[in-house]
Amino acid sequence: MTGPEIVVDRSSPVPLYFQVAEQFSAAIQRGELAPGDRLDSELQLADRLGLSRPTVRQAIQHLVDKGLIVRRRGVGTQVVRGEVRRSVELTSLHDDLARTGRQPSTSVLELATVACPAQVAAALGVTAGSAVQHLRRLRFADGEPLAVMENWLPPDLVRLTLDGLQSRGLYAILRAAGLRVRGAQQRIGARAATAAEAQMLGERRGAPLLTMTRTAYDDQGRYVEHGVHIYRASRYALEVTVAER
Amino acid sequence: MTGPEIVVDRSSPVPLYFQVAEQFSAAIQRGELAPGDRLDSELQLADRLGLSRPTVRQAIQHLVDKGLIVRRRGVGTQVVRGEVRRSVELTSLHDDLARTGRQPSTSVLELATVACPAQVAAALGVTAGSAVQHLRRLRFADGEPLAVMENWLPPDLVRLTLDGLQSRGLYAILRAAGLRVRGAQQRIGARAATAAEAQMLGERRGAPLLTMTRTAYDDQGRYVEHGVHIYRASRYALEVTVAER
DNA sequence: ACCTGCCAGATGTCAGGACAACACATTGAC
DNA sequence: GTCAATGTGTTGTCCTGACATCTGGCAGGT
Repeated sequence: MTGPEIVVDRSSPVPLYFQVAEQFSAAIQRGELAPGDRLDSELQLADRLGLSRPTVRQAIQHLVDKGLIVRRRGVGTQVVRGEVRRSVELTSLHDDLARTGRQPSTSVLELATVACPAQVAAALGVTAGSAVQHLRRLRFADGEPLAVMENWLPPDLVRLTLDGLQSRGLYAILRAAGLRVRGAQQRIGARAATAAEAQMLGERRGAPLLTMTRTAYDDQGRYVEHGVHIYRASRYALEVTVAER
Repeated sequence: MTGPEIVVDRSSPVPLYFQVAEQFSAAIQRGELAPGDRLDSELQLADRLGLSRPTVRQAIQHLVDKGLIVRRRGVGTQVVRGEVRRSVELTSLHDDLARTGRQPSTSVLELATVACPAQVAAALGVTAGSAVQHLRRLRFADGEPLAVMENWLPPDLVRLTLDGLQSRGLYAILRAAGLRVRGAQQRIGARAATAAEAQMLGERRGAPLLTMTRTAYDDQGRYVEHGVHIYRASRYALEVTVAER
């Protein structure tokens, strides 16, 4: 029970705990650490890696939060049984598709500054009727229509361009503008397609659609984006992993 | 900027960091700490509460994970703007409804030990055809049908009774049996109702349904439950909050 | 054979200190 | 007036050390 070979580079700017977490994560994905396997104890790991116990603990906590491993007091730490699936976390649809090998593309239907609707104003924390950027996109995967997305953003946060939206996706633009999205509240539901939606998405009227409304905040606690997304239920599902502390 | 009054009880078995986190959380929910407000610095808090900085940090981290507050290096800690919504986390539908003031009830359609279907076997990590407990329930909220849930559990983990399922809910039974559910992988989608489903749920055939398949694991990393849930989209939606570390 | 108490080993909690990295405001030079 | 350098305060990371609490196995007595 010595576990995978893990080396830390103290000259790297990457935090030590993160280096350790990444290498354990990789070992689990590679199957080197099989489901049910026990990890070395925190003290053993600290000794072997030349790190302190708090640092090792921080690394392990990171993996627990990701749902990869489980801790039991008095017993030890084990790899979660069953295959590992990665959740969407805070990635955009663009990144999500690219990761699963599908070709994303986007058609921007609308991009303008408008008066903020009351419902959006409440979510974004601005006064109704104030100016906000409004955005409506039809998203494709491998050339097939997949989703209609409508987004509202406060003005002056970032300058959206048609070009950038088509090639990079909204979240990449936000990141490039120095905005760090830290979290979001999401509401996921379903409803039947209207005639207009059905035509855009290539479904029949009344076809089931997966809906998600999301309000995302950045590292200043500001709400930076409110989105209403509609996915073809026949082509898309959301994956979420939940882990308690 | 002294913040809410927070007192810690060192004689309590509740961890200090948890006491602090709970009281901050309560102050935010009460509105005593308004969105955008800054918290005292970690050092000030540690000094005021008579705690060490790591303990205060742990408390704050807990709130960041819950999506209540946001930290910025070099600047400080702020309450997230916008109203706070709590996510479902790992609660059962039973608890979820009770919390929002709706009366849950359950009709158990099936409760038996069966040979494990191949698809479920893969999720639970058992061999196909082996004995598993199978469970099918129709759930109501305030007397109206809301969802059909089908669950599979490994045998010998817990003894399910009709009585317990109707009065307490599955997750309460698991907890009472000493099983500590720590995390789950969920897949959320939508599809149209079949004729049989529509009749059970009081919807029309083809009506949109919200679907969720969930595989939950306990603190030993064992998969303890696999569920396929079907909700009336007209009456139910899932809420999820995501927060990055 | 069974039960009880003890013990080793593991994670959980907490303290106190140190330095690094970063953001922002202020000050100073040009 | 503008811009760069500096200083202050904050969170991020990492260390050492200690004790608490829980689990599971073992030894011993019944």
